[in-house]
Amino acid sequence: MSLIKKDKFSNIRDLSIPVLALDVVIFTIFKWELCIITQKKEKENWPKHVLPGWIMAKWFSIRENIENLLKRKTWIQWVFYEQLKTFWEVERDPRWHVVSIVYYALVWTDNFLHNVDFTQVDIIKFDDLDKLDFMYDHKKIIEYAKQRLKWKLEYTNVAKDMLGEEFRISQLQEVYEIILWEKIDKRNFQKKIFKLKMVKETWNLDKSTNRPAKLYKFVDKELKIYEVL
Amino acid sequence: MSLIKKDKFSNIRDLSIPVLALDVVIFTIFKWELCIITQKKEKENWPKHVLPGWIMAKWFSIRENIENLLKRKTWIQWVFYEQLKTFWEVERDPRWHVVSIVYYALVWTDNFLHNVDFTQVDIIKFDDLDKLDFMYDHKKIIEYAKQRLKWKLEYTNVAKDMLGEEFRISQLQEVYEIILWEKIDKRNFQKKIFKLKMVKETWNLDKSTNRPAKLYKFVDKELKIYEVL
DNA sequence: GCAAAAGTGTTTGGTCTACACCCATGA
DNA sequence: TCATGGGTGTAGACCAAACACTTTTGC
Repeated sequence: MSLIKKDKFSNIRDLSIPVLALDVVIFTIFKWELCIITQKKEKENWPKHVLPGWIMAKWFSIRENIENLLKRKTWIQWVFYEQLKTFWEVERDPRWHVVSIVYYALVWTDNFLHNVDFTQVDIIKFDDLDKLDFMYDHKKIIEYAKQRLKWKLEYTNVAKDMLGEEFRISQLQEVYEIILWEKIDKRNFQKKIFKLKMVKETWNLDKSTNRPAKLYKFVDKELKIYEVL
Repeated sequence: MSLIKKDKFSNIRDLSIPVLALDVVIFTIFKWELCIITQKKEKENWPKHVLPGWIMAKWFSIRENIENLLKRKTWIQWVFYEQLKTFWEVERDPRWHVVSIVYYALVWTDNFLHNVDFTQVDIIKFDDLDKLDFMYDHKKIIEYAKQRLKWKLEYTNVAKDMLGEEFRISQLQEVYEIILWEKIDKRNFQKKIFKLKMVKETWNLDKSTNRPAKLYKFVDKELKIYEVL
């Protein structure tokens, strides 16, 4: 969207069809909070946020478009991503009719923290959304994505993409508590997760806490349906 | 997609961006079967089916685009519709890179049967899908839409759009049985629906069956979440 | 020995399932 | 009077929610 200045797209607004863009809502859990990765912008000396996005390149696959976008705008690799929705209201951008295909992505924070260039990219807390200024309808899009993320947690193993390979059950529970924004009973949570056979033991122990904890990993690497809640 | 012959789009394939199309999967229940409305095509003297669709017009809202599309291609009005997914694999159309924003729609058969021009439009049974020839990836899209429809039935009141204003509980149950493709226990179904307060009595009776049946209507006109199954 | 997080069972109430008979009407 | 679909209740199995104390380790 903001990349429209590139030469090859300079005549784009004169076309008889709308402009097609790709935007991504990237979620991660950072310091016990649900966060979103945005691009920094300035407009009239005032900080603005935008979702990472660009004008879609023709003849490139989704995978290439998204992975290039993420790599070049945020230095992030190894993410889970899934289509969220296409936003195409006429009035979303006052200048042109921009149709945005929006994806949401999940990253395990440790996978990108050391790569990110924080002069270009911001990590913002989801709870600060209302305090920040977003361009276009991006705030609405983020709220929509959060809703989808909640649903996905409730009936799939999508949490796998917000954790490392091995994790304590209590860490898995934290992911649920942070995103669903509610306290969950420890015993009932474990019973549920084990009964679903969503995770399996690794026989390794995490000794970083006081009493060492068993480490688990997900049975499936791929997204799979589980009736969690 | 097939409308590309129109003059105003004649140069569209030379653009640096993909072509943007709108397609709709229209479901209806016709003669106790789940059906889909397609456009008739012929290719090399062989009947082909296509989803109703066209190249998206710039500066028109979703509502205008969809409602005009439906009206002009299928003579259908008064439908429920919701965005399904955007399909944008490079190889979906061998000629151009076409990005299709696909919606699914539900119609109560009585609302359109007398309007339709069957020389242009076909009503096909979902169960015949594998026997028929579709252009592009439209068969895959229909299967995806069917899956979404099932989920929606299971956790919303979306069935309202496949029935008239007032209906017998057994008719509602039929909608569920046809789409979910399973037999449901009459007593358990009624208990569930009533407990959810999804429908309310109208105090009218349907005397067209042997023993007159109570008629109900939906409490909400709008789509609302209900944990039906 | 104390602080911190791990680990573990039981009871209770609610929900889901399976199942069969009588009723009101039109033909 | 019979065929058709309408209307209704219960028992048993299973699942979800609420709830608190003991264990292991590092400091």
